[in-house]
Amino acid sequence: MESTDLTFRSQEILRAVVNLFVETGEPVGSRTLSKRAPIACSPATIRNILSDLAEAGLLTKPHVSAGRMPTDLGYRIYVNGLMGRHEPTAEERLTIEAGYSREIRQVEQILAHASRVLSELTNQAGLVLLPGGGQLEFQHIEFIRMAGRQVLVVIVAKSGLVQTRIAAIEEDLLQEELDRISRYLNDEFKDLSLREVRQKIVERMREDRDTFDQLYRRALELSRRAFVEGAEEGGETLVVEGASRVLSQPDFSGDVEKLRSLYRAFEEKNKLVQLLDRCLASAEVAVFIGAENQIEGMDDCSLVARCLYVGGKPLGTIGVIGPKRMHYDRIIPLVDWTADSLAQFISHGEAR
Amino acid sequence: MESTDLTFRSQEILRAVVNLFVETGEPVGSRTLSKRAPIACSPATIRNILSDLAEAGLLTKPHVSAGRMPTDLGYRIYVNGLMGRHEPTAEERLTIEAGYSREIRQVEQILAHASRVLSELTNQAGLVLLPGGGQLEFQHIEFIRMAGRQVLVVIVAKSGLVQTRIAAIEEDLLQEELDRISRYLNDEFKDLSLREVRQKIVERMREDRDTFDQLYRRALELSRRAFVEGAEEGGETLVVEGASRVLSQPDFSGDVEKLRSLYRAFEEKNKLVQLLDRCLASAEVAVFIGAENQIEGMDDCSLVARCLYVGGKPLGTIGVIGPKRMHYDRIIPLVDWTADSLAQFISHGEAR
DNA sequence: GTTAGCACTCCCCGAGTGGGAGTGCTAACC
DNA sequence: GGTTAGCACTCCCACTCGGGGAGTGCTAAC
Repeated sequence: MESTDLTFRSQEILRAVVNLFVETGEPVGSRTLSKRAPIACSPATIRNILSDLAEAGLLTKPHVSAGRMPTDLGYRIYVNGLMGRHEPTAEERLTIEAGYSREIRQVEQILAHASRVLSELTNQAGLVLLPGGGQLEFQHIEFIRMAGRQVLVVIVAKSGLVQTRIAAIEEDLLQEELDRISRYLNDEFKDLSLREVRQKIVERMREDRDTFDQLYRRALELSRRAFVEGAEEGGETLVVEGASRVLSQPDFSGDVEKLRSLYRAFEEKNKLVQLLDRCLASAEVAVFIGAENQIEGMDDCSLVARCLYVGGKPLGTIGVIGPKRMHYDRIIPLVDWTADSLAQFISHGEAR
Repeated sequence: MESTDLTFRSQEILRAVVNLFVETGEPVGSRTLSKRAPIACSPATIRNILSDLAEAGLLTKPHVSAGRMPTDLGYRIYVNGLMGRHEPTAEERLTIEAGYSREIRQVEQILAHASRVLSELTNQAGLVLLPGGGQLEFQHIEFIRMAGRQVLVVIVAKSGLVQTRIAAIEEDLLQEELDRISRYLNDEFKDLSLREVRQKIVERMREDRDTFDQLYRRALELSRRAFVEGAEEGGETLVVEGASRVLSQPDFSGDVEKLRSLYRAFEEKNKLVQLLDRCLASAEVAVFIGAENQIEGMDDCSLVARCLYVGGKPLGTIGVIGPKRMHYDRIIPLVDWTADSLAQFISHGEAR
């Protein structure tokens, strides 16, 4: 279904319905439409068109004698081609940028702050996804010897993300040995992604099972502990900011079950992570409307998200989630602009 | 007000009221009481006693012709002396312990998992507070040189907590120099708490403002960047698990505002952190009932928490938060037992 | 193709009502 | 004197009923 299938007037009316419905939250009728929208025909004509749009699956009504409201498809057509883009106001831009001027911080904090601001400006929940697992590019590894045959592993990714974990080792190694190992690995894993690092380790372990080189063997074993173990569980970080704002949205009042599913999704994360991962493919804003997000119980919510590319590499995803009835025309440009501005800020090296 | 001010029968009845109310959520009347509780007197007598308890401020009723429900004070008396302790069942213990048998992880993950299990078993939200800031004991610091005059600082606390931050430096230092500095600092800060470390740095900087020792000056400057800057913002980590479970509690249905405040408290954290910090003083379960928690809008919620002491040092706090109407007799022993068992597990060195 | 008119549908809201649960008081009882 | 039965009274709640209103869909005229 494309919006081009519709006559100009149908488009006008669909746009007006969505706009009005998003604003008021009430099903809109032909009468309201003829009064509050710039449409040059009578309620009766509008009714005919509304009826057509409903037949095409773009509008529904909650009951026979009620006004119309958009379906998921209706929103989709609206978002794809009918809505105007309301670019963020100067004030909004300032609010977003205000977060940058703080002292230098780590990527995750910059993004988290951005999502907090997004949540504030949109009155929805803000999301940040930091890719973990394989997506990251290796930059540096360091081992720190601790008591009790434990080694603190610090892995730094090119994006500036830092992962730490504690690994147990069988034989007690001196810090010097650890340093030699990390020097070796830093050299070895240069410019690889963590996924490639992992593959490389597994390969090497298979190939050189019987090597007698102590250092090499220890390095392999230690890097296995550091990279492979526990890595399959993702490592992506999903941060949700301002979830409480969604609570007060009138759309959910009286429907605790809807809310519950939303919050459960926030907690379980994996579903949302999957969804957000899909945004990694492109640097465009992705919009999932209602049931499009494929998360059960969340068919009343929409997600607007965009991946942040810095230096050609995806750094993370920021976005906003809230009731389907949201101001797409304002929120989409806002997320868009925020991502752009963040990417620019980060790539200018003020922070990393 | 002590429970000893009450006659034996009053105590019996108060206990019965709380038990029944916690179970059903409905105000309990004299009739129900005489039927469903082991009390050897008629509804009329019970009514008299209920009236006394109400006068003493332990019970209220939502309206004139309704049954009684406990006030905060009523719950307090109940918790302090009247309730029986229902120790966790074998099954519950197994569920809790099941989390330990996984591969070794960092403290925060062990605690987070415990709180997830607590949330599951109690159907409330689980909380973990990891002390940050000054409370931690210094164990190790390490600097890792990164591109663009930035240094990754890794601070390891005795408890096993790892903090990383990125500091910018004016002059580019070689990794060797950084290593020398960290060796020096590791020696210098041995056995201090982070708060003491911070104080020490500030003092030294004042005293030795004009030193000419390069290494020393750089070490001071770098450690200021590492410890002092940005440290005032707490650094405590609060993790809330299973917040969505509270949503479906019937106590809040229809009262979105209450829910909103609760969730806002989860997000803002500082209020909750303050509250949980109070638990650090002792190794006993702390219970904050209703308005006792002093958080506005959360006077319908109770918090049960206990600090985890390992080796005489507080390692963190775990707890449970939910509607005031909760099974204190089951939840308090559960939190208690979980904390004990966790502390034991951690101190046995299986993880740190 | 557009519009006015009109019958019809269905929600929503407020008023009215009866039942039920529970209290508090009084008076009798042990 | 504490305990109990009886009873009037209060108040909530769930249900029903009916009118008003918003909106539709159809038809017929423009």
